[in-house]
Amino acid sequence: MTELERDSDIDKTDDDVENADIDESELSGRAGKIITLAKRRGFFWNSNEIYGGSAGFYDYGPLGTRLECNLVDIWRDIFVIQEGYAEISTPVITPEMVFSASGHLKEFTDLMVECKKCSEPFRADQLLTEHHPQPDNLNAEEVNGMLTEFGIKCPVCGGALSEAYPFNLMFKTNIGPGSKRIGYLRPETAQGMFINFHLLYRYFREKIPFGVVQIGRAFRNEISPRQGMIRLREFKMAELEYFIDPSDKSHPKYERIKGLKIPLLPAGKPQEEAKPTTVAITLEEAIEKKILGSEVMAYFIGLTYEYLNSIGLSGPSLRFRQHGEKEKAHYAEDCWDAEILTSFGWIECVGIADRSCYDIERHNEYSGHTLAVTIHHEQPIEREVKKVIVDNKALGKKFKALSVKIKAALEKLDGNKVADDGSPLKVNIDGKDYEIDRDCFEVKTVTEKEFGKKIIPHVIEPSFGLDRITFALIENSYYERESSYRVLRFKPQVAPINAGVFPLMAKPELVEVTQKCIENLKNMKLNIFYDDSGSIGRRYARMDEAGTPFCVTIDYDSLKDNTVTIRERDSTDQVRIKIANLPKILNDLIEEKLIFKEIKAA
RNA sequence: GCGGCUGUGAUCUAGUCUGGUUAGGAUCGGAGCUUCCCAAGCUUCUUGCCCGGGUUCGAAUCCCGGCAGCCGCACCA
Repeated sequence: MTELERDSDIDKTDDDVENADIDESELSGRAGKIITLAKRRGFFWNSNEIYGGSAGFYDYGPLGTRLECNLVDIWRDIFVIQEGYAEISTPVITPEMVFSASGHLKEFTDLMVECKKCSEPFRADQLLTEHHPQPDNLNAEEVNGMLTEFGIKCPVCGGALSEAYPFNLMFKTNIGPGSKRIGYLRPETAQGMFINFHLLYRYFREKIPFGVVQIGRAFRNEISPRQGMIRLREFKMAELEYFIDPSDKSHPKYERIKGLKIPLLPAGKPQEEAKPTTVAITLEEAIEKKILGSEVMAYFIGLTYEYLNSIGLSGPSLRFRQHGEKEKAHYAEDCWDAEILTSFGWIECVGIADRSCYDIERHNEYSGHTLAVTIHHEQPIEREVKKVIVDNKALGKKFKALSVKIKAALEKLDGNKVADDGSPLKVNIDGKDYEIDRDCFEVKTVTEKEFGKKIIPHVIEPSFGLDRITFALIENSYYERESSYRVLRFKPQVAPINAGVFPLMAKPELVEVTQKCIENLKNMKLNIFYDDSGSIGRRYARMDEAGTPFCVTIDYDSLKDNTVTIRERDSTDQVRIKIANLPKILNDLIEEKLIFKEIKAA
């Protein structure tokens, strides 16, 4: 299959998706060419190169930065402007407690041991697989206990092993002088949104559902970053946290997207095949067939699909794959990844996870702040309840400082289960039993009015890896017209340069007219590139490599009749138009309100 | 993290085995010429032996260490 034939696959309809036969080995040669082009033209390159480079870090050059900027603009347009989610911005450096609560401190960790003799490092759980069914769930103490119990030695040299120590994928730092206040560079932007839930809930006038987004950098100290931009130690994410009532996983705008036909690859059997085939069905069907569990999941899969389409990622190189039980993150109940086929195989570009109530509940517990939603009843509910009513005075006199804890324990008891015979009650405080006499409390039937219910919201999280999307887009936009004539076929709105504008030759009279054209185009907020060096063909070629959709050329005829030629990148067709109409026509072309073939020649 | 292979201007590459002139070529890029519409041609110019140490009179070349890349295994999501 040639590159060009592969390109034609992209134009196939959704119905073809199931049968699309993509030769993955054919793709592997592309990576090198694309990395070369990216470096030469200023899209991206490995960081710190003059000092030997550093794995897992990439710089964006001028074109890459603009491209990514455009992708983010479109993301914002959908999620912030259209959907109305609120964008916030929280710090990268985050105190340790946040990650204690979120579970990252524990779960984002591998326990390692080192040989004291040959200093070979090992993953501790790997050494215990024969002695425990799930050694990765053990804590350091248990691991050390078992290493001693089974007398495990270094598998390489037989030497004694060190104590187990955690290797955490988070970058650690100190906040302020000294080393007492430990901080971490966030491994996801999500926590910044969770820990502000109470403020955001107020901002949204105490109603759910609502969505909060954050676009920013995240950090993971990957053990071995590979595959260029796919696995980075510092990367950018755009994340949405959509807070919902767990008893209502519908979505108000579900109707709008339910008809979208989307290539899905559910967990389990379908993925175990050598060449897994996706099922292209509508979201509505997917819900009926229980492939998707809820309207919200369906909605965000749909919205993600629309976003990826709008930046130019579609067709058989796009699929949504469900995570299997074992591969889900510690916080996830269900997870679907949007995957894009590149020369590195199918790569996860967006993760859409149902994080259930996990994060908010944990922050409730660890912070002591109430992060919860009150669901108001339409009518207050009245009911008669038997309750233990404490006599504070009597209890306080008897138990002094302990009385606070005892009171709390007593009030927790179910009034119906307290015997009516006037016998004392037993409560257990910090492992000790106390007998509480009846003179300290009584059991009463009271009328309770309940105005609403406090619930912990569930969270649906679409999380976009911007670097991966940027890379996947560059790769999927790449094609060769003839041998070694390279073109990036970006959609006009995402292209880093909207148009190249050239004098046919660098003659003062032509340059003058060209500059006037450029001034008018820049006033339309278009990103214009001027070039007068080399032959005209060379300049077109430069723009094709940069993915610029249109070029405008001013020649000697322009001086006579006020017309210019406008050239389309993919067809290389040209049409002459009046200079006066140029800004409007070019702007409409870029917004795709006008198709190039429909331009009437002047 | 382990093992194998590799590292020459921005890119591709000759030279490395067998140490010895000023590291050669092409592309890209810059300046200029050319009424120049698809990488045309001509003149001219810039940028390089991954880093550090060792062996040697002398290292791109041999040795050691590091860094980076690719492949496989492992790991991670």
